[in-house]
Amino acid sequence: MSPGGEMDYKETLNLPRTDFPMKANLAQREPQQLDAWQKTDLYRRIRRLSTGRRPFILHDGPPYANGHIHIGTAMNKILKDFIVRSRQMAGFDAVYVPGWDCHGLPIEHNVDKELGEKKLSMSQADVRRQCRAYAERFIDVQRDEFKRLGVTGEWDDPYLTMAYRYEAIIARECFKFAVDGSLFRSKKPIHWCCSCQTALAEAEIEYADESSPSIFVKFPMIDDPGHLAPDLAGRAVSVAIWTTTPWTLPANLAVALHPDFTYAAVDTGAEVLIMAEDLVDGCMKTFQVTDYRIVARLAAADLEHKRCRHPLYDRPSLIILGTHVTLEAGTGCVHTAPGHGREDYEVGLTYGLDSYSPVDDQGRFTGEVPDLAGQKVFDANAGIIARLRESGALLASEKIRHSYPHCWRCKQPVIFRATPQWFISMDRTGLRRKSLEAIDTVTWIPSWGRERIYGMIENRPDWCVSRQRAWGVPIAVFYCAKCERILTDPAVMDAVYSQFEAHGADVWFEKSTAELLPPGTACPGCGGTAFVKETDILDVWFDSGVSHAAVLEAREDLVWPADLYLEGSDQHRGWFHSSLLTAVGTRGRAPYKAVLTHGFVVDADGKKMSKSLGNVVAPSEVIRRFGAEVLRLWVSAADYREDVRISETILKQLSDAYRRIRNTCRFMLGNLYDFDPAKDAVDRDRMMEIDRFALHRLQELVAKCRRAYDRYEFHTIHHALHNYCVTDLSAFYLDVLKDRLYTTAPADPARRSAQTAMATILDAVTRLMAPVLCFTAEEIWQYMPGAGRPESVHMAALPEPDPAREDRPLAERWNFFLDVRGEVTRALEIARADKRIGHGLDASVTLYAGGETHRRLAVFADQLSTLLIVSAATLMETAAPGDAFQAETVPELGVGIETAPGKKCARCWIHDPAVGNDAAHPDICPRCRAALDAIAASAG
RNA sequence: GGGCCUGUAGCUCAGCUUGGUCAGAGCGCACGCCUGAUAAGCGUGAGGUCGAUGGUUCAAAUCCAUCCAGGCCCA
Repeated sequence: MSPGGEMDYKETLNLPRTDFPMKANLAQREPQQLDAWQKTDLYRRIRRLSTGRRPFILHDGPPYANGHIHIGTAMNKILKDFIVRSRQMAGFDAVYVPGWDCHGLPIEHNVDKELGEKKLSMSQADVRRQCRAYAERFIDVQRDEFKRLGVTGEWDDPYLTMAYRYEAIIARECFKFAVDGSLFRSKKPIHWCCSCQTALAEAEIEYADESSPSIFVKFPMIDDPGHLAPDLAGRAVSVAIWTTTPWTLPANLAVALHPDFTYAAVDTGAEVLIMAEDLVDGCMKTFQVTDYRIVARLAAADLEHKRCRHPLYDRPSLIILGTHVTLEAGTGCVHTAPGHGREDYEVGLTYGLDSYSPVDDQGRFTGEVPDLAGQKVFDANAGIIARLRESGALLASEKIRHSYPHCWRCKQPVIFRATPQWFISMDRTGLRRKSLEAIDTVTWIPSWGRERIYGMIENRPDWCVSRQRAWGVPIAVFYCAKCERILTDPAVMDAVYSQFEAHGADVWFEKSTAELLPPGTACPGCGGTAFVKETDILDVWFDSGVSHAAVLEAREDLVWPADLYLEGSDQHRGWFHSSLLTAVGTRGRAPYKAVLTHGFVVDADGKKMSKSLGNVVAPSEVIRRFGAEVLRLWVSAADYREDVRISETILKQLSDAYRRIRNTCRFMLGNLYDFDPAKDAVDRDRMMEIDRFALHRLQELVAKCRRAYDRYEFHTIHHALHNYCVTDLSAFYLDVLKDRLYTTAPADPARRSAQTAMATILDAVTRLMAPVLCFTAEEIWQYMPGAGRPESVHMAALPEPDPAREDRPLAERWNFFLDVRGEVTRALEIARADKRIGHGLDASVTLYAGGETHRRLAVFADQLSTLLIVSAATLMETAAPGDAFQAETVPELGVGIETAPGKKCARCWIHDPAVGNDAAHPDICPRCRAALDAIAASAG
């Protein structure tokens, strides 16, 4: 023994030992972990392990195979991963098949940009090949990005909407709608570029200023409004309209009024004009009419269904009502040509008006308008205005500059033009009604999701499934050239779709009608033998909408319907919607049992992310700086049913939380270095009370987390777990345990009791965190003591709530003690501020307790100093002296703080008057002397 | 403009269904302690007119209305 031997005594302590690193180094370690899982084929082993278990199917909504993933995509996939992993660990066979949406305009658009002029000389099949290659490229990019997030699933065998088999199923599902009569052709106005002679999607439209005519035109009323206002009887009454597209007047079928506006009949002397009352003065100025008076006020509803005469042709124009009418410009009476305007079309539908559009592909009037036939529509404006002026129908004519849509490629102004489109009817086969019924068989989480989708399905128009594009699955039907009847012969069409399955949908474009149809095919309606092969492609929402058929139904390891769909709340209009319609339309049922929605990722101020605001957070950047684990923790901490904020502050906070959880586990690992559960574990009834209390608290944590996992409420788990680590473990249990763990003999039953509790806690906490902190849980798992555990935490089960660990009376006692402990720490803090003590072990505490408080504290009397981590503590029933601290939260309690008597034991640092009594060990206390003896005995 | 949703301490969340211990937790921050969890650990403390304004009520973060801010989807 060397003199002044504190160092020597330190050697006799059981201080924590572990190679588990304090610093996580996530950005480096995570990829290594992923490699290791890949090498050991963990995913497949989990699958094999789960054979025969009840399936739980979360069906993946396919992201679009374009560009890198963004933070919202990352959140969505991470949430799905939490669910898949937690359901798996809860005892299900949770197969997860990720997918990609591969067809559609954005990809075609980008390929167009890459190809430039070259595209013009390429066949549609060539363009489609380019698109396919483009999609494949980004599938690989995104797959790597998703895997890096720690998301598990069938990454080697995902579903792709452009897989041949999938394309065949799309065509087959579409055909089902043709067979049952839901699919029909009708005209609808779309953006049309006359110079490119192609339909344009919204994304292909650029807005630019353009100079247009601005004219006011009279529509003389045919039906005499005299009965509405006596002053009007027998007068020449006209409705005044305003338009900036005179060339659409030939297609005029109606004049729309707003149902809520008041309309004025204005006497200008020679005639009476009808317009919105609020706009009268402005219009009169434009018409250069100075002498006028309002002779009557009319409700829009009174004018509805009255007829005007078309200003150019001898046909009526119906007065209708529509809420799209505004008072911002014009007369409050809107010239309506259902074939040339989106709103005109919508309102026209409700009045049964035709989508009349006498304009051809090149933007020239057709023979339906003999006087203008062959003229380009923009060139026709001047002539039309001249004729209106001649006939006296023109009230005013000027020029205006306004924002007008142009073609993204040729920069020419575009027009709205009705062309034949394919629709799926919402009502012919009761699709709307059946879908609404199906909505109520689904669990919507949060519950308002039901209202949202219900309202949408209730009010939506027929589904326009036609797209005049190249990259997609064709609406693979033939219709009779003579009578337009769709060929619904199942045998004939099945043969076609089988070719899709073998060669992809490309065959539709590569082969002629004659090659695709067997010879002698005749129309069952009119006997015609000429058929038109439809070349429009399907809306991509149809592609992803039938994933329930192409994935859930087609794959052996999946089931129909899915247990759950999980996407952002925008998908009530998107995938949830299209999936519901296609499933109800063909199978009469919703394809999902439950639908869970999450909000959107917004910045620190709750604003949406946009490049122009510069507030975009890239997942790759978060991973690089904090690690995927922190990103996952971020997802777990937020209540994702609302919008989720992300910011530097938030990530920093989660980094701190991560470290706290990690270090708490590290401490427990460090104190289990010599513990083998098989040999050293202590039976629960022989464990110390505080250890049983810790297990009781663990039981509460497990119960709470299991409930939260079942409800997909991950933020509850995050808070509970973090709080448990911080408050229950670090601040109390583990702090109190240090003395026992370090100073007693290694095999002392008291120490083994603590280690048993810690091993139990660590095991449970690691399993609980595994679905969220998939990397860290695995890392801890590899350091945990004992054998017989599954090789990977992800092959293990979540901890089961264990009622045997529950001990309410014990918990009640200890919770009361914790209140007392809080009072003592306050008192100690005062003594510390007074410089009377530094470390708690410098202090001796006296608790002055009366009545009930004394009775409840008495059971702790012999362990007070240990639990308070002070050198001495005494419980007194006498009244507290005047200088004692008066407790606030516990009745009848005073706390006296004195400097601890005796010298500080060199080994355990507790002050004890007995230090010095032992001649052989003059620097240590009797308790430590006994420990040394025990160590010597077991060594000898 | 319409439909659905959100707004509690600097941050993440409880509490709101069933009005009255409802103003809470953890983090962060400030200050202090420890140096045998140490690029760790412990303690104490300060912080919110519950988005705003009206209303219902004996009583409202909690119910109602309006407004403001924000999000998604439409127009």
